[in-house]
Amino acid sequence: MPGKPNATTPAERRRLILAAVRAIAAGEVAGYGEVARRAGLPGCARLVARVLSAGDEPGLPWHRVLRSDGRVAFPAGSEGFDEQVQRLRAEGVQVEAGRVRGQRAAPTLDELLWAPPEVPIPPHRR
DNA sequence: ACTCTGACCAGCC
DNA sequence: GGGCTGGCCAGAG
Repeated sequence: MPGKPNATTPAERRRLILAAVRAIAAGEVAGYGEVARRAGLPGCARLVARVLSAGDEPGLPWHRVLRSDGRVAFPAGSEGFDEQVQRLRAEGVQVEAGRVRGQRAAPTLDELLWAPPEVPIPPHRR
Protein backbone atom coordinates (compact mmCIF):
# COMPACT_ATOMS: atom_id res chain seq x y z
CA MET A 1 0.00 0.00 0.00
CA PRO A 2 1.19 3.41 -0.84
CA GLY A 3 3.20 4.56 2.07
CA LYS A 4 1.45 5.06 5.32
CA PRO A 5 3.83 3.29 7.67
CA ASN A 6 2.67 5.12 10.74
CA ALA A 7 -0.29 6.99 12.10
CA THR A 8 -0.24 10.02 9.87
CA THR A 9 -3.86 10.92 10.17
CA PRO A 10 -5.01 13.05 13.11
CA ALA A 11 -7.79 10.60 13.91
CA GLU A 12 -5.28 7.82 14.30
CA ARG A 13 -3.07 9.87 16.54
CA ARG A 14 -6.02 10.96 18.58
CA ARG A 15 -7.02 7.34 19.11
CA LEU A 16 -3.53 6.41 20.25
CA ILE A 17 -3.45 9.31 22.66
CA LEU A 18 -6.81 8.43 24.17
CA ALA A 19 -5.63 4.87 24.68
CA ALA A 20 -2.49 6.08 26.41
CA VAL A 21 -4.48 8.30 28.74
CA ARG A 22 -6.84 5.48 29.62
CA ALA A 23 -3.82 3.35 30.40
CA ILE A 24 -2.92 5.57 33.33
CA ALA A 25 -3.87 3.73 36.50
CA ALA A 26 -5.84 5.35 39.29
CA GLY A 27 -3.55 7.09 41.71
CA GLU A 28 -0.91 7.51 39.07
CA VAL A 29 -0.06 10.67 37.18
CA ALA A 30 1.68 11.29 33.88
CA GLY A 31 2.93 14.29 31.99
CA TYR A 32 1.68 15.33 28.58
CA GLY A 33 4.97 14.49 26.98
CA GLU A 34 5.02 11.18 28.74
CA VAL A 35 1.57 10.31 27.50
CA ALA A 36 2.61 11.23 23.99
CA ARG A 37 5.64 8.99 24.35
CA ARG A 38 3.54 6.07 25.52
CA ALA A 39 1.21 6.64 22.60
CA GLY A 40 4.15 6.26 20.29
CA LEU A 41 4.08 9.93 19.40
CA PRO A 42 7.14 11.51 21.00
CA GLY A 43 7.12 15.27 20.86
CA CYS A 44 3.37 15.53 20.48
CA ALA A 45 2.69 16.85 23.95
CA ARG A 46 0.69 19.75 22.61
CA LEU A 47 -1.42 17.40 20.63
CA VAL A 48 -2.23 15.52 23.82
CA ALA A 49 -3.31 18.78 25.38
CA ARG A 50 -5.50 19.52 22.42
CA VAL A 51 -7.16 16.14 22.52
CA LEU A 52 -7.93 16.53 26.21
CA SER A 53 -9.24 20.04 25.68
CA ALA A 54 -11.79 18.64 23.26
CA GLY A 55 -13.25 16.63 26.14
CA ASP A 56 -15.24 14.38 23.86
CA GLU A 57 -14.45 11.07 25.48
CA PRO A 58 -16.53 10.42 28.58
CA GLY A 59 -14.87 8.48 31.35
CA LEU A 60 -11.45 9.54 30.22
CA PRO A 61 -9.10 10.04 33.20
CA TRP A 62 -7.88 13.37 31.90
CA HIS A 63 -7.22 14.57 35.44
CA ARG A 64 -4.26 12.20 35.71
CA VAL A 65 -2.40 14.14 33.06
CA LEU A 66 -0.19 16.90 34.41
CA ARG A 67 2.60 19.11 33.20
CA SER A 68 6.13 17.88 33.15
CA ASP A 69 6.74 19.88 36.33
CA GLY A 70 4.03 17.97 38.14
CA ARG A 71 1.78 21.00 38.10
CA VAL A 72 -1.84 21.12 37.02
CA ALA A 73 -2.11 22.45 33.51
CA PHE A 74 -4.97 24.79 34.31
CA PRO A 75 -4.51 28.26 35.73
CA ALA A 76 -4.99 28.24 39.49
CA GLY A 77 -8.51 29.20 40.47
CA SER A 78 -10.21 28.11 37.27
CA GLU A 79 -12.90 25.46 37.25
CA GLY A 80 -10.75 22.92 35.49
CA PHE A 81 -8.01 23.43 38.03
CA ASP A 82 -10.32 22.94 40.95
CA GLU A 83 -11.97 19.88 39.52
CA GLN A 84 -8.71 18.25 38.57
CA VAL A 85 -7.25 18.76 42.03
CA GLN A 86 -10.35 17.31 43.67
CA ARG A 87 -10.38 14.32 41.37
CA LEU A 88 -6.72 13.60 42.03
CA ARG A 89 -7.20 13.85 45.77
CA ALA A 90 -10.16 11.54 45.52
CA GLU A 91 -7.82 8.97 44.04
CA GLY A 92 -5.30 9.36 46.81
CA VAL A 93 -2.91 11.67 45.02
CA GLN A 94 -1.43 14.28 47.29
CA VAL A 95 -1.80 17.69 45.73
CA GLU A 96 -0.25 20.78 47.25
CA ALA A 97 -0.89 24.19 45.73
CA GLY A 98 -1.71 22.73 42.37
CA ARG A 99 1.35 20.56 42.45
CA VAL A 100 1.51 16.80 42.89
CA ARG A 101 3.75 15.49 45.64
CA GLY A 102 5.06 12.01 46.05
CA GLN A 103 5.14 11.16 42.34
CA ARG A 104 7.07 12.22 39.33
CA ALA A 105 5.16 13.59 36.38
CA ALA A 106 7.95 12.89 33.91
CA PRO A 107 10.61 10.56 35.24
CA THR A 108 13.13 8.88 33.02
CA LEU A 109 11.03 6.12 31.60
CA ASP A 110 13.94 4.56 29.80
CA GLU A 111 13.20 1.20 31.32
CA LEU A 112 9.99 1.84 33.14
CA LEU A 113 7.81 1.70 30.02
CA TRP A 114 4.19 1.05 30.78
CA ALA A 115 3.28 1.73 34.33
CA PRO A 116 2.60 -1.05 36.86
CA PRO A 117 -1.02 -2.17 37.23
CA GLU A 118 -1.39 -0.66 40.67
CA VAL A 119 0.67 1.54 42.87
CA PRO A 120 0.56 1.33 46.66
CA ILE A 121 -0.82 4.59 47.95
CA PRO A 122 0.30 5.48 51.47
CA PRO A 123 -2.72 6.52 53.56
CA HIS A 124 -1.07 9.60 54.96
CA ARG A 125 2.40 10.83 54.48
CA ARG A 126 4.41 13.94 54.91
C1' DA B 1 -1.23 29.36 1.82
C1' DC B 2 -0.43 32.28 6.03
C1' DT B 3 -0.92 33.59 10.78
C1' DC B 4 -2.29 32.90 15.49
C1' DT B 5 -3.28 30.24 19.31
C1' DG B 6 -3.22 26.40 22.69
C1' DA B 7 -4.95 21.94 29.40
C1' DC B 8 3.09 21.62 26.18
C1' DC B 9 8.44 20.44 26.56
C1' DA B 10 13.41 20.82 26.83
C1' DG B 11 17.34 23.61 26.92
C1' DC B 12 19.84 27.55 28.51
C1' DC B 13 20.82 31.60 31.43
C1' DG C 1 14.12 28.36 42.20
C1' DG C 2 12.50 31.49 37.97
C1' DG C 3 12.33 33.49 33.12
C1' DC C 4 13.21 33.39 27.89
C1' DT C 5 13.64 30.97 23.44
C1' DG C 6 12.77 27.67 20.04
C1' DG C 7 10.35 23.64 18.62
C1' DC C 8 6.36 20.88 18.35
C1' DC C 9 1.39 19.47 16.08
C1' DA C 10 -3.30 20.59 14.72
C1' DG C 11 -7.44 23.59 14.13
C1' DA C 12 -9.64 28.18 13.24
C1' DG C 13 -9.98 32.68 10.78
